[in-house]
Amino acid sequence: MKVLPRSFYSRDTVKVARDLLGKKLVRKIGNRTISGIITETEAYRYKDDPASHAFGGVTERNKVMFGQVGIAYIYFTYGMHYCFNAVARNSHYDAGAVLIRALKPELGIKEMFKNRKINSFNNLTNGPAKLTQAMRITKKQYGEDLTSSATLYITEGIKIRKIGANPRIGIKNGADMLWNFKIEI
DNA sequence: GCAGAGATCAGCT
DNA sequence: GCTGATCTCTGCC
Repeated sequence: MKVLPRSFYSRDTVKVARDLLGKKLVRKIGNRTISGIITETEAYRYKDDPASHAFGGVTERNKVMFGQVGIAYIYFTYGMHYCFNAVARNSHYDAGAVLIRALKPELGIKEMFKNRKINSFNNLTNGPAKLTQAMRITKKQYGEDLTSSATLYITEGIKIRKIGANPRIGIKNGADMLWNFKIEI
């Protein structure tokens, strides 16, 4: 399956968020492969988006949002959780990223159960911090290049039907923008 | 089935 | 010192 090129990520952040639905997130650990179809995303932009981490300018945590597109932005939150984003924006913006909120597990489901230490299939990767745990994504993958990495990347996926647009989850400011996107499989 | 507490870090006031 | 792009476990409001 073809890895998404850099040009895929150098378009408007909201457009990239929609287009990532149905694509495949792949993670290699040793000789094992873990993968899943992306089923929910959220766009976070820059100065026009008060909910974005980049809104207030560069910090130690968010600096890759201002760097090259197609890079993994992973942040630590609530003292225990990691969330995974792909840096994406067009030339009108200096920062932007797409949060991957949910996956449909494909390969390596056994590994995911092990990583998550649970037994219910439904709770495997249906939340941003759940999928990072299932795929063993941590700060070590911060700044990884998704277009050239051998251990963490995104490829072409499946054809999708209808996309649902909703307010983003867990934010106060910017809740009027419908930048949460979802598909049913 | 749903509300509330707890975990405990980076960034802001 | 408080808040959050969260999840899990507990107890019944």
